[in-house]
Amino acid sequence: MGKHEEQRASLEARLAQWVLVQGLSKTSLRQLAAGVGTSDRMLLYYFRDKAELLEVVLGRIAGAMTLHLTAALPEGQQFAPAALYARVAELAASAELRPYMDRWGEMAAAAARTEQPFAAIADAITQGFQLWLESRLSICNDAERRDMASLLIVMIDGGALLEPLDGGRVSTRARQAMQALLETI
Amino acid sequence: MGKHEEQRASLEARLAQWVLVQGLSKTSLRQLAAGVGTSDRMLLYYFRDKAELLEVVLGRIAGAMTLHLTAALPEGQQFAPAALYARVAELAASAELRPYMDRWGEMAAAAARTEQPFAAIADAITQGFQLWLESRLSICNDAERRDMASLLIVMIDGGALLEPLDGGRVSTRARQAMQALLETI
DNA sequence: GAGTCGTTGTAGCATATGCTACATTTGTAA
DNA sequence: TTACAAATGTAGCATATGCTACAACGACTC
Repeated sequence: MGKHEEQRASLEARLAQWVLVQGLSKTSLRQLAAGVGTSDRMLLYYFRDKAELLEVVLGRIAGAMTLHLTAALPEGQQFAPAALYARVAELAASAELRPYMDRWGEMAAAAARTEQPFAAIADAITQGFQLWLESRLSICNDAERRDMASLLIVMIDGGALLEPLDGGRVSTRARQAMQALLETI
Repeated sequence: MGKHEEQRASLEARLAQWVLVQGLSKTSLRQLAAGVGTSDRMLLYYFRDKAELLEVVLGRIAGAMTLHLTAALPEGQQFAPAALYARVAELAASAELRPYMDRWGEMAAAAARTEQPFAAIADAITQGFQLWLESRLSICNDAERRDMASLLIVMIDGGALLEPLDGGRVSTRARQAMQALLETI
């Protein structure tokens, strides 16, 4: 890796950390530059434009999130829906993963407004999460497994999205009801 | 109602219609003004500032949405969770209510980013929807009814929010799974 | 040492945004 | 008709944003 690539990689890492902590609302080039101690001019030296920068940085964040998830629930183990939901919901609420969920909520939100380049990234992450869940569900029927994985996505992501509303009461109650419901299967 | 109030009411209605169709991404004062055939100057003549304008306009939209919902499912009738979910999910997908759900998704999204004044409005709407659902659920136990209403909110809103992702496949599958799950109660 | 190429700073452009100051028109009451 | 207030237009400010032109600096080769 040449010096240029090294520098850029370092920049990417610092930007990812900054965005993970600060959120997607402070992502003007000048704000990002100040956050990682450089200038907007340099950001556009290392990245073609802002879209490419965000694409790379959000990709990094998504990758790190997948690593965390997979570290907690390695591939190979399979769970009943109630168990998988409990594990993932607990994970999503943990201090370690909370920032990632928050960012994810913001991204899905931005994607809903069809802001570029969020839509494409959110799409990729969603499909990745779908597969991740499917491969950990102990359901034989393919269609049922797909549907259940999607249900879990909506519950987990929806819960994360609605978390800020009503002081978190709605998503807490929903989680309880979902848990109870899944345990009846 | 004086002439001024009339004019303002008309403005509000036109703005609400415009925002309902165009979405929350085109809400600069100049864009709004062009959309309803006036000037940004006049918007600030009838509204203190942009925040007040959005508050009023989004409130109107929320009110209209509640009217639609209540027209379809009048107060007094009560349903089992599966039936209520089916009815509301069908409604939310209907051509009539789709724009409202889209706007609601955008609002929740904006609220997640703690953009003002979206958070407060989204909060109010959420609590209203919670009560609306509770009063239509045929569940005796209060806590269970609350939890189930919140679960439905997360499923319906979460589904609406994730609707744009993966071409709508995720939310469709989730809806099927949820329907099947609720029918086992 | 001169020149070259990769890197960085400075300054700025063009556009958009919320909002305001001031002037002008319009309606209305005397 | 005149006088006054309400309503509307014009122009602009201050700031923010993505991005670019140009110059300066630095290391390295010849």
